[in-house]
Amino acid sequence: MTTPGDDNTRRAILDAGLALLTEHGHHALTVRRVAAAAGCSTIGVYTWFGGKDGLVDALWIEAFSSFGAALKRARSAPGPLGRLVGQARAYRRWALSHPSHYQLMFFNVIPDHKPGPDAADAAAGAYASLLAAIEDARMRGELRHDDIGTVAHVCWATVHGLVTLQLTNSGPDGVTDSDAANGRAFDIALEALVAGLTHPGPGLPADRDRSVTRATRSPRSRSV
Amino acid sequence: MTTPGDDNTRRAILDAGLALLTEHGHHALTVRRVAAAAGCSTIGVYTWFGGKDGLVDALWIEAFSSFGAALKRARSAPGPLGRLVGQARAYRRWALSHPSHYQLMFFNVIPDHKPGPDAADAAAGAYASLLAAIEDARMRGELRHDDIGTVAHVCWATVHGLVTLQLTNSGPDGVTDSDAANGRAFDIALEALVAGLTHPGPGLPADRDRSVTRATRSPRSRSV
DNA sequence: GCTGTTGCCATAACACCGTTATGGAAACAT
DNA sequence: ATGTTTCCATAACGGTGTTATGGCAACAGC
Repeated sequence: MTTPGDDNTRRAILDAGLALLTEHGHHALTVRRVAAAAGCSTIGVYTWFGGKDGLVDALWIEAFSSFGAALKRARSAPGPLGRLVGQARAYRRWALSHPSHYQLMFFNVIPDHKPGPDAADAAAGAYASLLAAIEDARMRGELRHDDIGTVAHVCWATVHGLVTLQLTNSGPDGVTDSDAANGRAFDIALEALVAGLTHPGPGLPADRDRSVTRATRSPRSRSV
Repeated sequence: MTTPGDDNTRRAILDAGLALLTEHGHHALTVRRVAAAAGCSTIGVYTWFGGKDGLVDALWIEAFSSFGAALKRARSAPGPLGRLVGQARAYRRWALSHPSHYQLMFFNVIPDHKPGPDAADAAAGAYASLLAAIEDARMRGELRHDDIGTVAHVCWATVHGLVTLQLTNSGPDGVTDSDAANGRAFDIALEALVAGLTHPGPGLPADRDRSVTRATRSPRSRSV
């Protein structure tokens, strides 16, 4: 039941999983296929990773560490919120060149998969880059808001939304299906975000009806 | 192989699917469970919907028509881009109260599911509401950009990103897991978006390295 | 040298999934 | 009465994640 000293089989399984994920997407990531590609029986996935979830966790960690490194490598763009803009572009570039990894990390694509502590650490590391860029902007007085956690949430959501629409090809035909259209939208969104976070706008009236009645249980709850 | 005049069985299957989806999420939506809940055998799903995909399509259409109706019902907020702000809030409210539907519509949660023509029409209807709100703002001269298609893309991506982060509970612990934090981020993002779309900001330098090298095939391609 | 323990893994099975071939039963037209 | 059409249950097929069984090799203690 343990995962003793490293072994070639473990590495072969991990590599096979990585190859299947990047080349054929997450629904090609089956225990039987991984085992066959790694040259062992399905039991290998269980001895070395405890099951499919453990393998997904390992892929998750590799993905987040590549992602986090790409963010840390990002060069600052000139201008206000320059570090933030540079990271946003690096974020998008990484996501579009690793679509299957991105889905694995953010789309809850493996039912009931919860990342373990190590995986959560890797994710927190990537998020720390974003927070540092925003703290940098706040110290320079470029930011209208003091709550850098919320600002980070906003920035992340904006970039994530644009990337997600492109990767899932959502929406009516012709809206999000061309690289050029997605690129234009990304530039305008990023520009609007920087403008909105640095310069005061007209402000917004309060929402008169904030109540959100959750009619259903969370879909992530265990199924019967 | 046809879907003849309406029948009680068809309605029972659709209702059972709807109940399973809203109460237990998309991975409880199995043909066997739906059939059992509807009081027939699995074959009923095939005679009336042609298979699981057909049933998902029917649920998809119902979801989009409820979603589109909610957007059309949205009241304008006062101020610039008032219709847009009202729709953004209605969008979020609907998504948070129909999380499983939202996942079904936008998260590609059923492998290889492609919405049929009717479903695409329903989605286009919802998108038309957004376009109308933006055209309205453009006619009033509230918009800095003329390309309302791209502006719609930007607005949609922003709201979709915020909603998606909340629904998937992505990110390191404590970032997107509280309703309050998500609400604050939504307000700030919306305000920044309105400010950025209506008032000129500092502008953005061009990205020096736009090339996005897609290292992998699309994950939506059929798996072996 | 023999024996016991431990680690690794293949075979085969289990329950579940979407799908379909077979065939039966009822309703209707001729 | 006969033939056709429509609807559906049973049982099966190949796929999925998972596990019980058991074998085989390496190492430890004596």
